[in-house]
Amino acid sequence: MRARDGRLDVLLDGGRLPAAALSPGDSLESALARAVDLAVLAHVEQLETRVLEDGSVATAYLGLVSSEADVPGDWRPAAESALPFVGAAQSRLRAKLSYTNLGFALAPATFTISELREVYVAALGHDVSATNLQRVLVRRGVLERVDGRRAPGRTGGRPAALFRFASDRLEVTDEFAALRPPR
Amino acid sequence: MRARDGRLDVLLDGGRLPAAALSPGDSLESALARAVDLAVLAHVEQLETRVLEDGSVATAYLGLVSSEADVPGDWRPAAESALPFVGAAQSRLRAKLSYTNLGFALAPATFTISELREVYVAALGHDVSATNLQRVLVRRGVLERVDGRRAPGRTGGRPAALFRFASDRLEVTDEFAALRPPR
DNA sequence: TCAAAAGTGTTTATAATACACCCATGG
DNA sequence: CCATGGGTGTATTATAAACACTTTTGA
Repeated sequence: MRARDGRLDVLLDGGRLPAAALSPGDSLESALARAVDLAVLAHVEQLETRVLEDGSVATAYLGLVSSEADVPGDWRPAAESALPFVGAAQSRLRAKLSYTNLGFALAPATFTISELREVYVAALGHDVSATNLQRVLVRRGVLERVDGRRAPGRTGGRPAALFRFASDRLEVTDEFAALRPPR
Repeated sequence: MRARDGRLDVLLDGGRLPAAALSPGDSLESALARAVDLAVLAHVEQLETRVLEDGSVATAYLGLVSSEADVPGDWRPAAESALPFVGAAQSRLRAKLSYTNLGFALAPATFTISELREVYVAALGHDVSATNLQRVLVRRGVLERVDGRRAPGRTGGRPAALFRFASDRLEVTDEFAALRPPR
């Protein structure tokens, strides 16, 4: 999946989710590598295993692509997809965006807060305040300033500061307030 | 798994996790039902699918048993188990105890706050304040008072109020503070 | 000098933690 | 009447939301 142009997209292959059969002696990861180009995926995690209508067993993975990676293919709006697993992938993604640093997998390497906001809006499907997004993610140490600023467009405006994610591996950033271990 | 006597236990079957082969035309759930007695499980969820060392593919489930259900069998401390999936099960359980009502699956039908605290301590592996546990869970609407009180033991003490979980199906109770949809 | 876009300051709201203190019981 | 365990009141702290205001730019 990717979050771009205000929308969450799924990459299809012939109208279906990319898939590969698991050969004997094979690992799930190697089968996955046959189905998709792992190099473009900024994050991969296992989603769910289900017996499909035809009796076969499928293990689904959620793979995330940066909004700046120009991956060609049949990208379709996730919201309009009735394919199995897509709904589960969307829910998983939305939840993890809230309590982990998972945004790193959807955002460009460096970005302005406005750009990051667009990614979050696309993935979450609801409005997000740039002000509070910045405050929350910086407070949690998820975002770091990088040098330089993005020049404004033709319509003017103050140049925007650039940020990056402090880590590009999944980390839980919201240690749930309740029931936290004592210090 | 169950949380009892201050410990988190796994039910083993011949030193391994209970398992059943998936026959053709079978659903994962029916295979699961062959491996364990679903009736004693207050909650079941899929955990992870992995290719084992012998090349077979295994889909693991997390099943939770109430601390008052007296399920016979080879219960072993989860902390001491090096079996595959047990670590993942523990992490999943701990995380979900914090942001869902999952406690319902480990606790008795009705209980005092002290009893519930013991269940949480066993499952989380760290101390939990009874005062704050009560406040948080009641505030969130996870716990409800039920009539009656538990009489004190021989050593005295004020009779304890009884509670129950408001729901016995998994619900997310902590809509992560950050990035919540606007009202 | 105005509109646009970014960013900061400050207040308010909400939730959880800490801890002192009060309550009800058995011996 | 005191030890024990349960429960409440309340202050403090942490975190996020809201929003007014300031900054920096292009035209």
